Amino acid sequence: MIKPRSRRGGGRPTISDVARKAGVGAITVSRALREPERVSLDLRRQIQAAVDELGYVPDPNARALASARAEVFGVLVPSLTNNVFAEVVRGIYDSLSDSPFRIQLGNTHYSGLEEERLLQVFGSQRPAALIVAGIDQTPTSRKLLENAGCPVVQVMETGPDPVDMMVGFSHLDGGRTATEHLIEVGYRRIGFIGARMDPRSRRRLAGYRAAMEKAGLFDPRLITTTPVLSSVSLGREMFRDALAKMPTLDGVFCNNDDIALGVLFECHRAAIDVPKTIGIVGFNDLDMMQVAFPSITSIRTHRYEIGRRAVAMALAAIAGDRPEQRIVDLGFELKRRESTAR
Amino acid sequence: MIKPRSRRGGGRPTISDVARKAGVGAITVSRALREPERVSLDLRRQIQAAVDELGYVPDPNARALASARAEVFGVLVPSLTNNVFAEVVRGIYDSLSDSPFRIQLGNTHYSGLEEERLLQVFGSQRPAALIVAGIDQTPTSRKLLENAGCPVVQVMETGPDPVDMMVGFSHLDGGRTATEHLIEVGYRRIGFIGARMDPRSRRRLAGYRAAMEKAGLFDPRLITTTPVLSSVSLGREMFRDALAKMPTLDGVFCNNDDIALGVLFECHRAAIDVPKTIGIVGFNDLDMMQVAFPSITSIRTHRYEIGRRAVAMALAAIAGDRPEQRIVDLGFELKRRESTAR
DNA sequence: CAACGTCATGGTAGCGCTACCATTTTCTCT
DNA sequence: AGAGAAAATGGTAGCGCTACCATGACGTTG
Repeated sequence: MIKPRSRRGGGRPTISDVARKAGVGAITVSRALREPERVSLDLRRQIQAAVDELGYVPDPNARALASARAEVFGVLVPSLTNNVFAEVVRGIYDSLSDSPFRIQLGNTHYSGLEEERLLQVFGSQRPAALIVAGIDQTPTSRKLLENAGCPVVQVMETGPDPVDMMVGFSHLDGGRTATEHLIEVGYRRIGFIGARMDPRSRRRLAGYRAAMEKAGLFDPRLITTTPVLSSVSLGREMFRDALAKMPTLDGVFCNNDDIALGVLFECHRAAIDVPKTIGIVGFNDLDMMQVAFPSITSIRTHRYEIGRRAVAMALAAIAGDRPEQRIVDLGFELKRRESTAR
Repeated sequence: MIKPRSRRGGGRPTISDVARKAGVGAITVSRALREPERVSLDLRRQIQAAVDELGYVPDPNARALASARAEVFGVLVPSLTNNVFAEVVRGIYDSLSDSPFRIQLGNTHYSGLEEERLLQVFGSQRPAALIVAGIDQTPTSRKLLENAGCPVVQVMETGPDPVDMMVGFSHLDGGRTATEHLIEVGYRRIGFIGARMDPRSRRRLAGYRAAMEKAGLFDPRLITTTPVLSSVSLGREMFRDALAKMPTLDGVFCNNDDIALGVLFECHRAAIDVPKTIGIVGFNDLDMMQVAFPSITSIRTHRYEIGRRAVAMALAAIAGDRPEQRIVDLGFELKRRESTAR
């Protein structure tokens, strides 16, 4: 059973309890905890003993109020179930697990309005840093970020005009590379299948289009998109639609790996030979791509590393030495596999 | 003398700025924001106008300090990339998005020690509620939860002895049901393949074992497990191991869907007929299970609903009416598909 | 050796908000 | 109409911590 805590105070030890026990001033305890090198070894030991004995844990709320700065990283992503962002978030968590910083994670559901609301909420906490996915913030969001008074890192993409810092890669180049690969190995009627057409997906599509046009292969009827959230089953359906619309299709570049997997399964089901009849390229290179049969060609992106790098840059900025390179392009890698091995 | 705008405060409007502008006392503003029904409509309107004009956003840190209670839900999960927890977390986020509560998400990495550390950190914030995955907390963690002074919901599993409240289902029954299904449709040499053998996986294994023993089919050599984190590629490898160890295998119950997918792909690759030669059952029923070819039989679990229910119960407890039913079993569902359609 | 830094420590005054009363106003009753 | 209850509002005093300065004890310098 949970026992209710007394209205105020709550009975847990405070910094002055520790100070009293250690026979020092409260401020010295505060310093011993935050900047130990400024307190003599003797006192430090005494204080540590008192802390241990009382089981003292600093109150982050009081700390934040007094110092006008919370030890919190605000992180905004458009989806929590999308593997891609989950990896970025994991990189962020792993990088911060040994630091005093907590993480405040927000889910924008791909909505600019929700992003604004969350930035407002997060900003009110005076976070130590903000990490946001994407570079297409609304003007309001952008202003909120600029006025946040803390380091800001935009992740997943690179672009010309960072609010502060950026870590990511070019989705346009990714889309182009994927498409060029299909063209290079001999596919001609190459479709684009994309779900949840967020700005990143649109840039991949732009890369696809550029490659197709350059090769003189572009045909708008080859493009199948939907704003619906991506999933494997959706990939299957969209591929059927695409094929119905354009029966001569001989390859597809998929928005992401979920879609690609759906396409592969549908090919199995319809006894369409991959890669002979249809070539498939995915995007992100999830673990299962190399295990699938046939294994699926994909653009490997460095999600985990993006998370880590974003934190590293933010921490550097907090520590006062803002990285020289404010835009970090981590690139991507084309993984050629059986699904395009013609 | 006139107080200059302090640099500590950062210059954003405070509750007394609003109070002054609206011509009321600070406490009335506070009330108008938190319990509007206790303030007359007139003042409410005046205050709202002042809030809007100044762009006032309450400082959650000051609020938490003064009220000894932060508007934060602490959420502890063992993994951020595992789809299963991602769904639970999504349910939690969606349920709280319209409430004033923020979410503090912690990743324990399946480590009891890390869980203790995070509970300590979270507890220091005086959260409004705690939601933790699993029922196998260490004694220390359990004590921390009991003394948290807030509602606690254990999710994903049900068990006999809740700290406070519970929402989940029986993994043992799930494992048993999956195995009984394989037996019922005629498989006999049914293997168990399990990665990352956490307590929930172990209970699924226990269910498998119970079913196998009851049918007189149990053989310890049919079991293949590893503590390594689950993935599709690992599923493939483990299936190869299992098959090498036990070539007469005619079915597998997989720890989870990732493993099952790996098994399916390996069957394709090795030209093993599914379901004729080998039957496959997964666990969790991810979207892709029904799309796979052949579609994969799985135990559907209600992850999103678990998250929603946990929040609903916690909110009820916060509001004062603690649910009568402290243990909620959301059950599971066997989805029969082609992979076991003998 | 006076003058001046530097280091280690402590006191004071809030940070922005709300709990806890006190006070005033309005609404019931008899 | 007057007493008492209830509703509406406000004042005060912190919540637990840290920024800012003050203090005293040392060293260092010319």
